[in-house]
Amino acid sequence: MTKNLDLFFHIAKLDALLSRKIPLGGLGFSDFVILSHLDRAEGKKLRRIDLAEKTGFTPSGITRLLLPMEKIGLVGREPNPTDARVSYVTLAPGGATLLADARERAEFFAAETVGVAAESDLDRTLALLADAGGRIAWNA
Amino acid sequence: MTKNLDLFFHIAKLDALLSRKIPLGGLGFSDFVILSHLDRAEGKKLRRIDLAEKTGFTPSGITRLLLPMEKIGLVGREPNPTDARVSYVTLAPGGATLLADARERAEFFAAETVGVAAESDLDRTLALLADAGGRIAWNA
DNA sequence: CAAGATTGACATTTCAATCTTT
DNA sequence: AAAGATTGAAATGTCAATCTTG
Repeated sequence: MTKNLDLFFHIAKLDALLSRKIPLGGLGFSDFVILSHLDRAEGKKLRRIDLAEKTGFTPSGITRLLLPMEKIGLVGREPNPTDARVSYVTLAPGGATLLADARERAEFFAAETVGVAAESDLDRTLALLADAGGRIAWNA
Repeated sequence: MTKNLDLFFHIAKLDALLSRKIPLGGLGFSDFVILSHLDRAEGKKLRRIDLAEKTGFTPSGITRLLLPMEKIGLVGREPNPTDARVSYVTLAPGGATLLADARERAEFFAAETVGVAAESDLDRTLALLADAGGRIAWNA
């Protein structure tokens, strides 16, 4: 079934294009993904390990991406009182502001590129991709 | 429409997972993509600029990716007699051999991860992604 | 020992500038 | 000038090892 591989190729191409072309007002695409996940999380915070699982990045990559974001006040750091191993990442006010602006631009861009598709097709696509992502072991 | 952005997030996550987890027998995912496109091309060769357009990489990235592949004999280089600006990338015998092996592994992996989806859903997904990719300006 | 997080070293890819040919 | 390709410099993210805490 060569269609399965075609799916992979399309994903690779779209990710490359998105990472370079999506207009976010000075925010990187990876940063945008991270802030978006934080914004959706309960309490606007997540463990670093959960952020890695949700985004597909490695824990190491999360640490590296967060470092400059923390430095410029987009995210904060909060310890866990009951388990000193974990440190939460919080959505800082500066991050929320930039995110709001970036999301507006991103929504506009998304409407131009995928907004023309039928909603039922989009639903099926989202379900298929979510399912595929769930079948790829994240760790190990 | 937040679903449009969800699509982007799923794409980013899947690309990250694929790049790290797809088993290709020692071949990198990007190399696999490149060899696959060459294999499908007429005459098993493509201009570098077309390879960039098909994969979503920048022309610069293509040059850099091809350099070690050329060195170990996966791809070859062929000038264009009528236009000295272009140089074709050819699928070399070594590349064809590695590709055949990698494709077998990739197909197996793909069957496990997306092979469970209904074919009609896969078709719609492919159409939607191809369409979206086509709406993102490649150059500029 | 396992889980979460980080670090050093390195691989990958982009950006902006440049070169050559049309 | 525009098109195709390449290069120096830098950003981005991985891998394997390590540290700390449970």
